[in-house]
Amino acid sequence: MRAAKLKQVEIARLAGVSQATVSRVLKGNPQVKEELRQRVLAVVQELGYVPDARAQSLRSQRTRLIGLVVHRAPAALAGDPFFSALIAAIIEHAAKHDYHLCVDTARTARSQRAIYEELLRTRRVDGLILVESETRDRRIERLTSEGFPFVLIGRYEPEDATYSVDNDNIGAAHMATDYLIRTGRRRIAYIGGPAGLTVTRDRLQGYRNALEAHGIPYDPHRVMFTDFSERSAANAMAELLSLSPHPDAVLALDDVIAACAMLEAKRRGVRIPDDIAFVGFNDSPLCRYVEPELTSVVVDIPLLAGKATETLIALVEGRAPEAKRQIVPTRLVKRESA
Amino acid sequence: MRAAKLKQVEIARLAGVSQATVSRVLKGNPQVKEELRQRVLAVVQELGYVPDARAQSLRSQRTRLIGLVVHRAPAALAGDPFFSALIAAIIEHAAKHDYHLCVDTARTARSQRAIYEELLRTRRVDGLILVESETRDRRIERLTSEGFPFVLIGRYEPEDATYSVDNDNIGAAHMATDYLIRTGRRRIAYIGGPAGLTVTRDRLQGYRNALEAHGIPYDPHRVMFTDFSERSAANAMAELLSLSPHPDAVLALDDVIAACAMLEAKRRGVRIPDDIAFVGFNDSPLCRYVEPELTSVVVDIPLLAGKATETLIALVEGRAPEAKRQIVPTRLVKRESA
DNA sequence: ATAGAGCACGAAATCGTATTCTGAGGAAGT
DNA sequence: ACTTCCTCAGAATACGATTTCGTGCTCTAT
Repeated sequence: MRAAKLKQVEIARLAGVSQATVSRVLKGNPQVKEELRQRVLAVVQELGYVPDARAQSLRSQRTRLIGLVVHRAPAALAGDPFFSALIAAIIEHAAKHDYHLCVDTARTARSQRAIYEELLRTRRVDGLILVESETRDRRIERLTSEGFPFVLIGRYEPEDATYSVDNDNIGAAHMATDYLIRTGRRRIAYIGGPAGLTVTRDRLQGYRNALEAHGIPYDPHRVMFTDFSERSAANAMAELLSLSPHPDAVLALDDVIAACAMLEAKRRGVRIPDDIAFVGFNDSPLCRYVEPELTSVVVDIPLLAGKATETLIALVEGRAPEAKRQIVPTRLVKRESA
Repeated sequence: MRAAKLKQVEIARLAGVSQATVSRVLKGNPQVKEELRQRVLAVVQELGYVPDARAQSLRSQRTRLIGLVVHRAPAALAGDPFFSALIAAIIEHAAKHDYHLCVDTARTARSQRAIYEELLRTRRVDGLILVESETRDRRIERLTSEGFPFVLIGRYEPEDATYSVDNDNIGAAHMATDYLIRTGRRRIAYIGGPAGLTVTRDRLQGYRNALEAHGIPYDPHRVMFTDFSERSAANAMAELLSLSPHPDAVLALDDVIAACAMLEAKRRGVRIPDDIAFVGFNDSPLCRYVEPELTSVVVDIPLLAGKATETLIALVEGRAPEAKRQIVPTRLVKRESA
């Protein structure tokens, strides 16, 4: 059945040295004479020995595993290009430091706690990357108080002493809204995700700031929230179109929501961008597949993921991260929808 | 700093029992009197003790981690709805058995080997789910010969004694091609992924079978391969359109490729579905965002992922899986593009 | 020649849990 | 009353690597 597992002590016996020496050679400890080193390496090569990660984890108190917890139901995750991009980029960066990625989803509040316990308290992972946190998330205090290494993506509270990597959501939404205003739109709507998410709030704030800067009154009827499902995005759009006059532009929290909203608008015979303009977020490949092509705010996901990963690994390894809060620049890619 | 780590031996001391008893209580070993059990549980509750997964892994020789290795460059993964759906579904199923998911990408052949060594030989994961394997993949023999638990998605070789979960790619492609033929298409093209992938080959086979069944000659000029990049899909489409007469239908390996090809076709002024029909695979949300909406073969990804996960965990835990080869049914969702 | 320093290595402790081994105590059977 | 059996829990060990400690040995300086 399963091949007999090779242990250091066997390598040691075959090389005629002690197990400690084998370990030293493999760890690159310079306190080993060249001759012995060669002898050990020869046996290691010959037998294809690889150290057992489980034993290393216990001994070193490090699993070399970082966790990513996504607060979404699998269904809401399924078609989302943001997460595949994020996951791919994190894996890539983690691999450079010889870390692996453990991904978990947590749909309910209860399972969030469970996953948090499971991953963290059990020391199953060395650190955590959290995305889409809610504005008041008690877990964050707890992570902090336990001194557990973690990095937030897309959430920032001035009072926290946490590390975070951010899009400047407020600024980006401001910029996008400003663009809509300067292209003549006045009745601009906003479709966010769940109301509790920091991203939803921050982009709403940026949207409001832009309106205010142009002296356009803020109308709460033009603000909608979704649960990231297609249906809720379509419903939000339907509701916006039932206003009279209906909005002449929509700023959506992400490209998927924008695409669903556009679909609903087209279904109801509204012309895009003539009657209504759309702007999304993330500049996912999706933007070029929809018709008209979707104008979107580019969020540099690889960069975002890279900074988050580097910061987390620095924390795990006790080095000083680059900065407490890092901002990734954004820019608007103009296409046909706005 | 980091909260002092609680050990079983401390719980034992506080409860006035031995460490072994604490372990027994936590493992649900019935050989413990109710009184002691309660006393131990009280202390565990009180202090919020959670066992250390690293020590458990070493002792039990199980990490409760399953690996998913994706053979794609991060860029090609970034926007792909198939993988986010797959990952989400695997996580969901694994969680039911108290397993977690470790995801890795492997772009080059060299890094594939490296990841394979890293995850498997080090016993970092208990088992592996492999997707998009190449038809002749030497790693598979090696996994088999080492007796390591693994499950293949979308690859099946009659001679292997491996476990696999499959879409019946040949049948599905046959069905989709048949549909195109019966709606009057005769010059049907096929755009696959990399030529070495089993999925690419199997669907090509199904496509050829359908042509043959209808007595339509097979024309290799109408068969294209891509590397999953948008550019290569667009190039493939451009090349197909340069044929004269150009194809009147395209069967694409997945929805993303189909969407890119449609985009290129529209860019060149070809009307869909009048001049050319399109069929994709996966029925991703994307299908409804493109215009015209994309006809696609539904692959039940949650079911696929569920069967793969259950099979793998059964193998890991030494139970007999349901079957060596499991087939997930597919069906065609007709929309506007064909 | 000898003390002191430094090097290279082996022996042994350690990481935290699961399990086997062992023994104390009690119940049951003759 | 004595053996036998069973139950329960503590002691000891194993999992496989890393690291501390200690010890010969070599090398240098006096």
